[in-house]
Amino acid sequence: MDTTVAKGMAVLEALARAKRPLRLAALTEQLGLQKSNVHRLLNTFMELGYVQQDPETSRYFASLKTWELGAGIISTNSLRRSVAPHLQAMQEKTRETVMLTVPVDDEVLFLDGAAQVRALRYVPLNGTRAPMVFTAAGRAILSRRPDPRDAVARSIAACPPEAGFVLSQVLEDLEKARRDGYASLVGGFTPWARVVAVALPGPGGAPAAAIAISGPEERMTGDHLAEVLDVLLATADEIGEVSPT
Amino acid sequence: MDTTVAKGMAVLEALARAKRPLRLAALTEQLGLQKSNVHRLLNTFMELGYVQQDPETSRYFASLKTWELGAGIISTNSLRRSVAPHLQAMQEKTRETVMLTVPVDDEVLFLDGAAQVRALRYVPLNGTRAPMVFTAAGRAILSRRPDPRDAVARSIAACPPEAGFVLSQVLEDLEKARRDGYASLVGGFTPWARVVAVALPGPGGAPAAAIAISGPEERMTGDHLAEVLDVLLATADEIGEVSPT
DNA sequence: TAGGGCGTTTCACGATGTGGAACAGCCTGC
DNA sequence: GCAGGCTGTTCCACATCGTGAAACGCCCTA
Repeated sequence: MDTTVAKGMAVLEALARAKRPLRLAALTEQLGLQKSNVHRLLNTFMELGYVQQDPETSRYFASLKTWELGAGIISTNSLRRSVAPHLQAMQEKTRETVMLTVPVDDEVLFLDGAAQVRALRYVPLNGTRAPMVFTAAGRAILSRRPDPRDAVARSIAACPPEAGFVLSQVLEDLEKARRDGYASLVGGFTPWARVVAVALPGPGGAPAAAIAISGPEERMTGDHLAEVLDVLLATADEIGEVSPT
Repeated sequence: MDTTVAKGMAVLEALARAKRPLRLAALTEQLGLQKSNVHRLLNTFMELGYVQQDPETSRYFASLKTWELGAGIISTNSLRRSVAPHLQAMQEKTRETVMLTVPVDDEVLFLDGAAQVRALRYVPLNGTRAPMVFTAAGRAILSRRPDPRDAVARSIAACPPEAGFVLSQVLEDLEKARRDGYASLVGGFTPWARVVAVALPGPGGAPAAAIAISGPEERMTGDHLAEVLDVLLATADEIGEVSPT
């Protein structure tokens, strides 16, 4: 284990997570490292081009080169590439916000999305994570797993307590989702929306991803909701089996 | 300078650039490092979750966690966020492929794009770079710089020789672009297309980015081209001044 | 069965990263 | 206006940690 590399990646992660440039002191405290150590790591990353320093405030921030790293990966990601056209078509048919997610150790990771251009509250979630039971997509995936109890319990613990999730209730919801063939959730990760989601099976049949459609709660009812569900399920059928990675 | 970190980032970069999982031997050769050194770095990255190993072929590849790093940065990138709606609108009006690029040391970096869903030859370029004079966007930017000669010369040297660019000719092209207010290029980075581009001024007035529209050469003529140019220039006007980073 | 290529492991060496401490610049608030 | 506490930055003796040559064991090919 190269500890220097681990420390370096911790620094990069902290900078990437932060919305604004960070002070050296903030970084050292957050990471529990030595001031001079963080300073030297930052200088190394600056030489390599991954980090820049605001000359006025002397605060540090991750540069676009850090973004390039990941962009190369996602552009060759076969799951995203194969699903993207279907996402776009779903968006056009329903005029709602659509998303593609994959499960990553008890969480869902938002891979891609599409939304109405003039959507009021669209925040691109690509690259963010959420506890599985906190999202419809995660629930769709869990509902397809043989024995989700442990994962559900861990996932509930990772949700904010205000969500008020209870194990027995969530397990019931998952049972319903399994029967219905889709999961539906209001007031989770996107509080203002009702989100419906379906899992996409992987090579072995186990759920490897999920597609979801979200809209304002008041709009996602009656005929419109029925139509949205039709499009969602039909698209999942069209996509069929996906390969992860 | 933390050499261990530098070596580590070189490994990550190589994996991210590669379209497919790489063998250990290929990495060591490509990077000119010791076999055991690369191996230990890879193991470190695997423990951190940035790299995974195909259990069958024992080849290594960068995981989605590497993508998450950069995704956090681009989601807060103010340039991209402010221009994205304009890009989308341009795409809908022209039905062609549109792009947003920024200059990064003698190259242009593709930040964002939008294309027709059923576009035949759409390759998402986000995160890739190209020599400035090899793209219309780069030429639009260069044409707004006070004395681009040196940058142009360096940039020509970075282009594939088959392109056949000559300094005097390119400088003339730039002069024309400066007069017209937009750059136009056929047979550059996207060989099948004609691309037209405008620079977006930054805080000081110096060009800080460029927007571009590209389409098949045979379609980008006459009335349609005139319309595309109208949309392009009007959008640049709407966007006005942008702030880099 | 012998050979070569591969990923992996080992280990003694010493280069390299470490972190405490001291420095210098800036602002804040007595 | 001066003292004090923040910064970010630099320095350096120490020993930790990464280094790389070599050896290992595996799988495939000849």
